[in-house]
Amino acid sequence: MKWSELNDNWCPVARTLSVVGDRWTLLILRDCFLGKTKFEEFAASGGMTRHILADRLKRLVEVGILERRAYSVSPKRYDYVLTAKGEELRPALTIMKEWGKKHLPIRRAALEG
Amino acid sequence: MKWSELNDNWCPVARTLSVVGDRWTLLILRDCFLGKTKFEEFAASGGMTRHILADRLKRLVEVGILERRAYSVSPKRYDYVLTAKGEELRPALTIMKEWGKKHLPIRRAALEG
DNA sequence: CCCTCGCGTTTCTTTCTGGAACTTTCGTTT
DNA sequence: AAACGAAAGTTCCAGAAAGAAACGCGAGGG
Repeated sequence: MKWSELNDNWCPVARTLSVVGDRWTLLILRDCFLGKTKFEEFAASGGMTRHILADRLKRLVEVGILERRAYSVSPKRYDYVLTAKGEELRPALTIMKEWGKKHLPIRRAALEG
Repeated sequence: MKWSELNDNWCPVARTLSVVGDRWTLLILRDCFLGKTKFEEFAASGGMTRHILADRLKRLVEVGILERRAYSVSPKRYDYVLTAKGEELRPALTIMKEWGKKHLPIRRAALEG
């Protein structure tokens, strides 16, 4: 099965993953939950390259997790805000955060005192 | 940043995703939560190709989410069972299941009567 | 002795990703 | 007014990863 065929899978988990199961998409959502909205903020977050970011944002908008909203007209500028649908994914990220804190401590020394 | 550098990221979500944020890994975990343990069961689940499956299982064992356990000696056979650490990811999958059921209904007709 | 099962591994081709520069549309500076 | 800079993408190319499908291999069975 191809990844792209997953959206019609019988399993709701698979369908969800067809939308957010991508390498970087959940990291974009994390940034959204941290309050970021602008392309340059996501880009500066140190994650993916710009064209991957653009692609993922487009897909998140298509599926209704984010909304692309003009926040300036004269220089046309858009930002991305979570919809209610997107907000409902926050608990999943929270679980991953707790799991990571518990099971994957940072190996480098003393970054967190 | 490369995906492989994510495991030392400051963010616990990013570290978790460096382990399970892969396209197919969460689908393998779903199968585990449904009680599957054997290579052929995962393979028959209709997801990834065999060499991707082999690779992901290896990584899940390395990181301690699954345990590779001999269930037969004379023909050497191994299966994969969740560890306690792996079990703790189940709530995240449950959330994704509920989210998928709510927001991504199957488009094909009448599969679920 | 050849077949099959379970569990992968190899090979080859196609698609995706990483990195970095480039574009476009304005607003600001000199 | 010409140059500069910021925001939000796009484009190009080399290299990495994924998909398809055949192959390997050790044990048991007919």
